[in-house]
Amino acid sequence: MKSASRGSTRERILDVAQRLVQTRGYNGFSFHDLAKELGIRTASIHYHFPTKADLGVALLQRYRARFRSELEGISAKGGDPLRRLTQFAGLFERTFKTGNQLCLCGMLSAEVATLPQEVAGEVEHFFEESEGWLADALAAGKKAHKMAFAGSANAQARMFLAVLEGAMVVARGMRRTAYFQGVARDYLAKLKHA
Amino acid sequence: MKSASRGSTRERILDVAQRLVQTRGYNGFSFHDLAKELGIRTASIHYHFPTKADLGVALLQRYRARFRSELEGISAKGGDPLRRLTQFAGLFERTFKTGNQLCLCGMLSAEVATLPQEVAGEVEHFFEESEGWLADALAAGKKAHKMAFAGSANAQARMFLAVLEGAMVVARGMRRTAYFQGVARDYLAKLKHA
DNA sequence: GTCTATAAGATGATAGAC
DNA sequence: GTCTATCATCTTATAGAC
Repeated sequence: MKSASRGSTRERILDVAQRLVQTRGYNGFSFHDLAKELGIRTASIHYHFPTKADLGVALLQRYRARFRSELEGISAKGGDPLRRLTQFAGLFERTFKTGNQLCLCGMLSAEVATLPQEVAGEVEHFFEESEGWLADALAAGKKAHKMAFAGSANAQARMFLAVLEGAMVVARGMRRTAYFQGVARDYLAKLKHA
Repeated sequence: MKSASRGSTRERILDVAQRLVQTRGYNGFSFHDLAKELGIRTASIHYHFPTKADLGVALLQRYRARFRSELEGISAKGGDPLRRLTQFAGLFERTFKTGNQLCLCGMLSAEVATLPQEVAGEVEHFFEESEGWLADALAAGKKAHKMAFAGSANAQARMFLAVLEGAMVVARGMRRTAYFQGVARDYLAKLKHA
């Protein structure tokens, strides 16, 4: 039984495509790769997604909707701000632990010069939303004296995002799986005790 | 006059290849792209580099040698540790300011699953050397009470490297050129005043 | 050292049968 | 909705002339 054998064909295509983008990049996989893994023909993939750009856009839209939903879930639980940030980092940690996968948008960001314009726009929105959500949590934490940092909540949100994305990239390049977790935890610890 | 018209053909090939990897990725350019920009034929490129893997290895060896030389230059000037770190960040800033280029190894790190094993090994060494150099500067700065941070110099070096690599990735994805500089400066300021 | 010519395979995509 | 068949183009690479 294949790893992505649940759901509609359309969803299964997106499942495999997402994993391949996160491991090999947008330019690192082909319709043939998808077809082979799914046990179908490339023509069937073109039925669901006429072009690779269509597939890319659909992938990003699903990913962003899911990510937004996860952030809403974290916010809804109403834990303290530091816990919310820890859970945000946990999303990235879970991804990296799954076969050293990068954040989908971190990977696409690197390749942005080669992407269809629509896909690049989705990547941009992902980071804007993430930065906004992080800034809210950081501002709340600072106001409640649960965390301390110099400068604006927005500046700190940008730093946190850079730390998480960068830690994934370097951890992968160094082939040191524990690297990501170490950096993420150090950052959160510093935020608490600063 | 082409942008890379100085030096031997071999060097000019490497110049163009490096820029293309840093902007489009290893899987985002072809021998045809190189040939077109250089005004030669793909067969001529194969004369200098029989395979793309050979080109990749040569590119990384040159890049690492140059980077090591720059780090030695910074160390040789013997400024205080914080200044050394600022200059390290300056190397990355200069790269990003040149057409939003990523760190060569940051880009290749994302694509590591698709790279020839030899190239992946070079990427790994790049990060190991960088981490070591940064840890030395951080340890010296802490000892001299010029900077303050919790935990080991190695942990802090990993964090700094993640910040720089991640800031490049996010800045590119958000198409916000100032993002990188902001994050890098905030990090250095915090190191000083912590 | 660079060229022309060429080739095998990969890639993105379409037409039309079932 | 999936298939076979086919396509033009791109990509990496080689042989041999100049």
